[in-house]
Amino acid sequence: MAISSSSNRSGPENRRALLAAAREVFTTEGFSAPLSAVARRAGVGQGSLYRHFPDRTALAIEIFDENITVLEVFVALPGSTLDDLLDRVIEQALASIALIDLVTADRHDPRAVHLAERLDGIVARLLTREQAAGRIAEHVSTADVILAVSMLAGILARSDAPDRPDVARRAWRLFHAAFTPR
Amino acid sequence: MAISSSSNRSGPENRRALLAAAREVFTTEGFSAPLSAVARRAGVGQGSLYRHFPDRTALAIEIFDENITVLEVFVALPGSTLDDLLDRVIEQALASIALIDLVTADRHDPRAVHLAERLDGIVARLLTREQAAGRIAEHVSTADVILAVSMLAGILARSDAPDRPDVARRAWRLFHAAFTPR
Amino acid sequence: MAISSSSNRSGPENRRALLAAAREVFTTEGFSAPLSAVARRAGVGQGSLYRHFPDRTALAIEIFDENITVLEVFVALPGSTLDDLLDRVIEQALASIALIDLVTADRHDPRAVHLAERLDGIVARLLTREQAAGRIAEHVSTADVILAVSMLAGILARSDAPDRPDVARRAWRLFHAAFTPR
Amino acid sequence: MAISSSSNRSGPENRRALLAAAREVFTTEGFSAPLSAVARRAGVGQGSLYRHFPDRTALAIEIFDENITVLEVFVALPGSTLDDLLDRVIEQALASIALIDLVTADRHDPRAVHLAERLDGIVARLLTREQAAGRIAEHVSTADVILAVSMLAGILARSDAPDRPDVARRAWRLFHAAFTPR
DNA sequence: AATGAATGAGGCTTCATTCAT
DNA sequence: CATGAATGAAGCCTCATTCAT
Repeated sequence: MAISSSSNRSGPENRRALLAAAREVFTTEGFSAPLSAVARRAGVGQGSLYRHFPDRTALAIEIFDENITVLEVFVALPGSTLDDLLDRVIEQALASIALIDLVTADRHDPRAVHLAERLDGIVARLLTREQAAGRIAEHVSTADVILAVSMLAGILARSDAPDRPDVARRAWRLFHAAFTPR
Repeated sequence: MAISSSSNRSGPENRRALLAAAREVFTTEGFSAPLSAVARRAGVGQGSLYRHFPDRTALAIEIFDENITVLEVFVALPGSTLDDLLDRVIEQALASIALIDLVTADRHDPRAVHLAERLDGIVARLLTREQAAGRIAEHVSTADVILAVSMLAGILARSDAPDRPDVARRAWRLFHAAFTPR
Repeated sequence: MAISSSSNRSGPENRRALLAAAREVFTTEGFSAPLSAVARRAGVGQGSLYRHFPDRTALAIEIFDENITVLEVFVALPGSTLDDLLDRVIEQALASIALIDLVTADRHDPRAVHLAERLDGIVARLLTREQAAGRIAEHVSTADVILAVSMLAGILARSDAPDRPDVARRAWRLFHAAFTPR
Repeated sequence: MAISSSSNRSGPENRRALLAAAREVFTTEGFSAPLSAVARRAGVGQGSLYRHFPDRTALAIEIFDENITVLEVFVALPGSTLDDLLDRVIEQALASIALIDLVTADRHDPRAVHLAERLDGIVARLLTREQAAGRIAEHVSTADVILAVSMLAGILARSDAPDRPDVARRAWRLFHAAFTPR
């Protein structure tokens, strides 16, 4: 939370500091916040930022990569459900709101495509499991769920912090109603 | 001696030209396009733009105001339904995607609040009518519908143009499933 | 010579001030001097510089254009000779040394090509006249003279100011010996 | 445990690698290429580059020193002529054009002065020999020849690669005409 | 000594905004 | 009132140079 004190961190340390700073800055000021603010917050020179992340997208991708990894770990657990996934998305959206901007802004970057595919995999696995258990209607497709997740993340991204829990709960109920078998 | 070059339109004329130009520019180049582009497209000096619209938000509000008015006119028709509303939102989103950015960016501007209230009114009226007819489940609230509309507009705003019809259809089906009485 | 005092010049005035400043700055500090120095010297904001000259080349072309125009006026006089041309080139090279860098750096810019053609025309006219008078050997071609002019301008550009008159005289004698009929 | 990665060359080895890399980089990308590119190409750390060559000029001087040495070896041969010298200059200029930039840019560095003196010696020796044989006019001075060599190198440096042979030939003929006794 | 990351000054460019005409 | 040029503050990015390991 505190701005890292200035000098003499090592390479990997700086990298981590930059990622953390980017999460915070993007969360606080949006994805189009100046990169210099990220560097400043990380307590690192502008040059170092550019060494580690040659452009804004590189930073974005890396952050989202970490998020996806968390989801993958989670979906590997046998008991995890779509509800859990939505919970995680909500958590992540709260933690680093601007990531959705980021991934949608760079939708065509090849590096982003890879992340999208990983997300697909996660959803597909969960969905199969849920449908087998009869908890999700058969007609629901992976694309439907991805769409729901995207919409949820998007709306959270543009809600005010105090409203988010309420928004999340309400949206969650809505999707639930849409996906549950009749 | 009067040269009839492009200039010398009157006040209200310039105002209209600027609004039309802003719609086009924001649609084409996104909501963060330079205001100079708007003035250029309107064939109007920068100064005039600032006289009519002191900041970017003023322009945004005005545009969205026009959109809301269209919706109000429409909802005044006796036979109009929520489905129709979604259709209109989809249409508008397709026509000028960047407006969603705009309204979400300026969420707190007092001028925007007023627009939000008008939207609330529209939805409330429709919802009452639909629930009376038994087409929408009783437990659905105005806030739920507003949320759906927001999510729909948001997701369309960040989809690629060619994907939008498909995305819209899929989302529409999802909300339908969520709102229909069992 | 003095740095223009700051505010409130009109469009064409600023344009002229920028060109003059560019001549001086390029002469003093070379063609790769910061453009901000040109703006500062002209007493003009950076933005204005960019409005008038969207890139370094635009500035360069304009300056060289003025130079070529001087040569064209001069060659139109009936009595003008190749010697006179060399004199003018020396004068110009002394006055704004870095222009050679500039034109050679942007050799392929279409805007520069046009200038090169005008220079060709000037030399061709002079050469014809001189050969008719028997003052230049028949085997000398336009390309030879252009080459000589280029080499002369180039060497002057990279000589120290105090050495230039001597260098110019020496080079001039050399080309004379090469071009005179035996 | 010693990893035999690319690193760990000895001092003199690094020095040679850096010189070779500098030649290549300056030739390919011009004399103002980033020094980091030189270090990278040499497979050497930035720090090592700075240890061996404290600034860009040091690198330049060293490279040109090697070139001059080649010329000295060559002029020591009894049969070598001014024509041969021009040939060599052309060769060198073709091989590493940017060196001319370099030497003219640092004209005043005391280290460069020394090189200039060596070049003087080379030319003087050749000139004496040629004039004794009656192949060069008596009135031609060392300074004249140096001037010619400089102009030749300069013009080659700023010609496009495909044009260079032609430019060289034409310039060569020009100087020949100027220097040959009548 | 060699390495390669860190630094930070400085150049380039783009707008939002102002203001003389 | 309209115009459009002028302004200057930022943001972006690139190195030359330093320095801990």
